[in-house]
Amino acid sequence: MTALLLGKGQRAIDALEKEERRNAILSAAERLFVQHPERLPSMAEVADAARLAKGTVYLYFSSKEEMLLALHGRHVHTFFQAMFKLLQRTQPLTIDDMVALTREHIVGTAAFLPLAALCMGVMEKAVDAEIRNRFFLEIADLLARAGAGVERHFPNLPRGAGAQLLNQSYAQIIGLWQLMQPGCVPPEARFRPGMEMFAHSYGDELEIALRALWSGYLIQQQEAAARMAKPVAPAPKPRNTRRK
Amino acid sequence: MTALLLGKGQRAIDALEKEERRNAILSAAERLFVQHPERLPSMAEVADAARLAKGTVYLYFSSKEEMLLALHGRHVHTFFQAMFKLLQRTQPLTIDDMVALTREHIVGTAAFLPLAALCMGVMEKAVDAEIRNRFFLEIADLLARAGAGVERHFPNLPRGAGAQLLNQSYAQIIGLWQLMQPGCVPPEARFRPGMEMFAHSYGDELEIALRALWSGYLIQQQEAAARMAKPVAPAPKPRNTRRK
Amino acid sequence: MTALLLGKGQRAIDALEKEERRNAILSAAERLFVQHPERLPSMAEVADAARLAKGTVYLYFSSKEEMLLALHGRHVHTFFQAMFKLLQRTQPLTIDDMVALTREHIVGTAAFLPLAALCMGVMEKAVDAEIRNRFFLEIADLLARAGAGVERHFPNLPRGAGAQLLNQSYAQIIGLWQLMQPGCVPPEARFRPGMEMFAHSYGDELEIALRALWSGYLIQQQEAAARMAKPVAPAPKPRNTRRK
Amino acid sequence: MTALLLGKGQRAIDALEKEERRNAILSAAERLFVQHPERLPSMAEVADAARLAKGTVYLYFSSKEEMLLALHGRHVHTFFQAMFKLLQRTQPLTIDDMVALTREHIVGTAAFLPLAALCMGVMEKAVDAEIRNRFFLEIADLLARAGAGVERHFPNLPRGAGAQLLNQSYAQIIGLWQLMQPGCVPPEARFRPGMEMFAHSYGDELEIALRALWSGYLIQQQEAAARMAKPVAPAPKPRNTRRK
DNA sequence: GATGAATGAGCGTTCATTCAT
DNA sequence: TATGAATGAACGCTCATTCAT
Repeated sequence: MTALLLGKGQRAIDALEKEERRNAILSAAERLFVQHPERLPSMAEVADAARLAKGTVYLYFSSKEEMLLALHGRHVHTFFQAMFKLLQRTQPLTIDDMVALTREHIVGTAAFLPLAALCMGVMEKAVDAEIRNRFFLEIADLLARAGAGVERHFPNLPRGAGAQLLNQSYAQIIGLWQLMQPGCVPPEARFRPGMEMFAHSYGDELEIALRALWSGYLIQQQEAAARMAKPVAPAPKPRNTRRK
Repeated sequence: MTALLLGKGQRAIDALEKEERRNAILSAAERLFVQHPERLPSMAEVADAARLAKGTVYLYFSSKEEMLLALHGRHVHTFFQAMFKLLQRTQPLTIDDMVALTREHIVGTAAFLPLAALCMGVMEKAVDAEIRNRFFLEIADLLARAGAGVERHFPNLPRGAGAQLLNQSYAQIIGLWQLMQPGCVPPEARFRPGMEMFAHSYGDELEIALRALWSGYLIQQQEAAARMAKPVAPAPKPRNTRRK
Repeated sequence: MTALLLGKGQRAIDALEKEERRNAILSAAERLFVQHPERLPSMAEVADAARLAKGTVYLYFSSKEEMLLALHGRHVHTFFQAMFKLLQRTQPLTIDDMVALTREHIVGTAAFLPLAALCMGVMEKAVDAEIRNRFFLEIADLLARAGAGVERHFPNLPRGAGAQLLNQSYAQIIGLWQLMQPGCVPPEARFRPGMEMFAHSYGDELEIALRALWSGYLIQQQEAAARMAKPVAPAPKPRNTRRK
Repeated sequence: MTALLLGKGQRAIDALEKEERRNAILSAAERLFVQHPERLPSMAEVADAARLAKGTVYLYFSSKEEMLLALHGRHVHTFFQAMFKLLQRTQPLTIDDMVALTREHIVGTAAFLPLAALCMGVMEKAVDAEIRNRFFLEIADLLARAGAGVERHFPNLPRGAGAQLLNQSYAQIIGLWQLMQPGCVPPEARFRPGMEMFAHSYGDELEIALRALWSGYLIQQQEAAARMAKPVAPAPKPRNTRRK
């Protein structure tokens, strides 16, 4: 990324160099993880890939979990940066824009979803509470800002609904990936009779789900808004969506 | 489950007793996993918890992964049994029924979601291919049958859509759980300013998401069906759900 | 071997049936060992191969080691029976006869040498002392009788020399096999420059060695006898075999 | 060996210290193996004996088999060094010299033969092919060089015969040791009637055997050379060594 | 700051043997 | 006699982490 490439054995003195080295470690970890998404790389492998000694990695991250959390955080940041850029557009966004954003920055970032899957269950146990809190505060902040942007583009959304919708979308993205991740169902079994549902592509399936989620969510908010406007017939919780 | 409770050291002679012991081992593993959802219990711990010798566990499961896969399978089976029972009802089901079912059998089964999360990424790598295939075939079968049931209760769903919708719901269930799992955000941080979105309960948040997903999905299918009926104006991909 | 084939679950009541079953177990072990000469079969495998339960094997052999000792004993017995038959011949035996006997009954019995190799180092530790003594007494007896036979066929051999020569021959057979056993040097390496000596066949190499051993031994005995006859020039220990 | 004795916990920084530690581990393994020649020491025992942690041993040897192979290699090397020194002598060597060499460096190295016995059958299976090949190439090289030296000292030996004779000698050494190894026949049984042949000492018995093997081998080569010289009467394969 | 040798708790798995049935 | 479920000590190996250099 930077032009300053610190070689092995070279010391990172100032803050910039340190940041660079920190990022180099994360990139090494990501590279390894993309190669073998089914398992977390060992610290020795990460150090090797970063052309550093094992101990050096511990100068930048106080534990393996913290390093992985940082890597995940970098993914999330990158994604939100792209989203903020998109939200700055003047013409109104559509569901398709959100789907395209997801396709490009989440599905397209090979390590994003496998890491997210392993992260949540495994990682957070031993991470220092303060680090973890900072991580979540940051996410919450990003989510809140992005949510506000969404609310601008999709009217009828009350305050907070944008973030909620994004959260649910993210859940869909993660969850569906885990059900359909490559390697989960072996290729030769994928086309056996009865296994049709495992033969779909993740991207397509996700698109259908996100489209359903967003349109359903927006309609519900719209209806809720309508109920607010003329409280004469306060349509109760819709029991069955088949209308008429 | 059975009245025959095999005590420690008692031999499981016939098939029934063996099934019982197998289940006892799974229950022991589940108990441990509920206590520490962040990590998989070791085989030694499982054996201890089942009051058996380590070697005995290996008489029933040929590896740790296979045991965990069996436990996950038990969860899934139990859930689908409840779903089949519900689908047999004569009056049409509503989204609320599906939400309630989820609440009771997935959210209520403490080990279900943590295990599902760890399963997909960690477990299936080293499981014998035949075992894994059988597992997926079984899931596919359950899903297909349940999907067909859903299609009966929610008209306008073409063949296969029921299973797809269930799959996407399951993805939402899993994904959202991972984002909001207890312990992920420490309680004292949950109510800091900016963290509002983490203060919601998983069950409530899930309910909103599922409701949106189902209603959005059903509407889209309905519109698709409408387009089929009068193909004169083939409303293209709806670009933005805000209608009018 | 016998026509009486005891099936699984059938009981061996009289001594004959017991002997038959004992032999069936040994044969099963031998079969397995031939299939995988690099490792001793487990008791479970032996029991399976003999179509018996694990516990049953322990009715016939009080430990794994004892079973293997018995199998080795069976090999040795079979070999000596053939040797006794050969020694009964009236015309004098030659070194070639001994070589042929070895080729047929030791090299040709696939499990003989691998088992002998593993036996000596591993087996004898935990075998009951009385069993072990009986085994060695039996061997000693066979060896003494065969040695006496050899002395009849090869004059000039003093009492005891026949057994000694057989013992040394056996040592040569075992030792050479261990140096040259198949699989020891991988085939692709066998013909690299510098590895010529590993490319020979065991049978041929052994024949050369045995011929040298026997002729050298017989000559030395002859010379010793000559010295006895005319003690005038008591040729001392021959220092270098290059005569003149 | 070196004067630098690394204490427990001290770090082996440079190549020399590492070599020293590697040797210390091998020596620890050897010590244990001499104490219990009937079984291979466990890695935990070796580490303890070397006053190191288990993991440290794996820094120097990538598996148990590789470690044992290295120990055996050390034995072999030491032996060949002694042999090379002996072969440099100007006055011609005798069979006695070879016997004495064997006595001192093979019989006298308590772990040599038990390890050689276990090595061949057990160890080499799982060793990385490249490591194994290198091992055998080294042995082949040593053997070829030593064989050439033997040919210089014992004329009439054609090229390659020296290595062959050494190989056969080594086989006798190993094989006889396995038949007579201490502990094999319990002392109280050794002098029972009929067990005379087990009462001899290994060293003495080996001396007789080697003397026979070498003299027989040398005579055969001499005769072969003679046949080459005057091919008129091509004395066929000597059928029975009793001449006249 | 950087290194990498050393650590050691921990893990999954095997298998000879026992003994209730 | 025969069975095979149960046992549990033993084993080889991994890897996150520490700390002397």
